[in-house]
Amino acid sequence: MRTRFAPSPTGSLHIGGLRTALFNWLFARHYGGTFILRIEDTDQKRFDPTALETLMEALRWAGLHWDEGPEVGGSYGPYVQSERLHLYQQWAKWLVEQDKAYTCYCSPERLQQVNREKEARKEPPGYDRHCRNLTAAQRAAYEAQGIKPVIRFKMPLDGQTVVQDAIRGESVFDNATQQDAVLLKSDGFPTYHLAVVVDDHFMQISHVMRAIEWFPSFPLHAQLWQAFGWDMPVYAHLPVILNPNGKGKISKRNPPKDKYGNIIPVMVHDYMQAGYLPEAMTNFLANIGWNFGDEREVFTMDEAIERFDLSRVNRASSAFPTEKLDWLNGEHIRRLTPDDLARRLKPVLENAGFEVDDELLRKVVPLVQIRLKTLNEIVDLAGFFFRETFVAAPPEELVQDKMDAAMTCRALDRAADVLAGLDDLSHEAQEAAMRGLADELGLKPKQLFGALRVAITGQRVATPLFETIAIVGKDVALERIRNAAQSLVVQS
RNA sequence: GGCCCCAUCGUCUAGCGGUCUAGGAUGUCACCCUUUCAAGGUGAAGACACGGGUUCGAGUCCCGUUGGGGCUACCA
Repeated sequence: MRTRFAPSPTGSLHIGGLRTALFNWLFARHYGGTFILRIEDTDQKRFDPTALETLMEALRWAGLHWDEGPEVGGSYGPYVQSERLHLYQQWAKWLVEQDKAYTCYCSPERLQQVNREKEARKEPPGYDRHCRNLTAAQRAAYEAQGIKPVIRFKMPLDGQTVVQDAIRGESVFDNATQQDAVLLKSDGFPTYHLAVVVDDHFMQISHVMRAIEWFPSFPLHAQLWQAFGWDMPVYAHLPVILNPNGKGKISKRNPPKDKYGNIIPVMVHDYMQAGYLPEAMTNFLANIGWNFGDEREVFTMDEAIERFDLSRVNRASSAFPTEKLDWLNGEHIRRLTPDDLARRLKPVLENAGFEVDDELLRKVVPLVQIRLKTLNEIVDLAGFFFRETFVAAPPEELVQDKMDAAMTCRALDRAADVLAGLDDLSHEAQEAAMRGLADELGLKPKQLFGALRVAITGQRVATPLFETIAIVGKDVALERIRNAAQSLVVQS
């Protein structure tokens, strides 16, 4: 089994592209086959020199390592189409010699004109096959004018093309509705149609899994395989991912928005930067259009590899279920070992401008693990641990429900005294002491603990109180509590 | 417009003729737990687009309608 992912390097990798890559990779891994990365850079107008590196970075991040392709090589290379031009030119020429393709000298202007006229007559647009039956003399005349021709395929004029898709079954197309597609452009570069068939053949691809956008050109490709006389691989057209509201396929040109109006990113790099785990991302993508087989939705890629096959791929396209990604990311964060989570959290904190002490981070991780949905959330939740100088909350934040500044001030003072007298900072010891104090002050634990949390962390939502105190240490905690109490005195 | 693809809770999905008074997940809501936020527990609301067939029997097969999507380049 040999599968390939064949993106064109025009920017960062699109989330839908990653899903296509994932399915190809999963399929190859399941059958112990080969996963190939091929770069389709045949559009000179959209060439972006940085795109290839970005694209490979996204694939590597997701763990989709390729067995053949750029950087790793392989015996069917080169794996970059712009380095295979002679092949396409050779086989395009062969088709012309076999009378299965022809040179076309029509200018873009004439093509436009033809379409305008067709539109006026309410006919479907398309090339009028003007050059399909040129005589040798006519061709020579065009050549003499120095016109660089394109090569077009001679699509059968009548009859039908029957195609087989592994997840959709049989489809029939009337050849009369098909076009004489351009195979080789006037700049000598192939179009997708030529390149994909030639490469899939010479790279001995056994299964072509691609997005369903390609389905309309399936009959063309089937005819091309036949014209070359090569054995066709198995084709499987994957459903597309639609916008979260189900309207239109997800794209960066029309950025989708969630129900709150926030833009939902579509590029893999956006998700990398937003603090999503690659294992959550691949798990998430595997659940769109494919089903694990039992009722499990949280699984590892090893588990997915074990079960992956085309029979459980959905035919219908699906909306992008963003809420599930957040949930899955939380699930995978919770499944990480604390050391692993610490390793991944460190760069996030550093990017936020903190200097990270590994020992401190190791202690903080257990406090945040069940609370994070994305890695980035640690900055707001527990960034205070790593700040050089403490940023106190505004005094009014200290005052809890049904309390006033004076009560809060007194409570904090007393709490400082209690804490000062504690040698044991275990959760149990602290809790017993502070509950006793709350009782004595006629406060609910919630009120006292809330005030203390704001005093010590500077925020209302933070890590659990006693564990946090144990980590920052008694001296620091006492100082913050007393300063907080002081701020309330100044205020009143 | 033309050609093609698709159709189960808001969303992702299970279902491959009887076990479906349609299962799971997410999201939403309620309650419990509770020092915040989470996590966890319990529960609730929530779907076979419609119309014809075929069949003893249809969410499951066929046809049509409707709806959605894709394509319609010397882009991929």
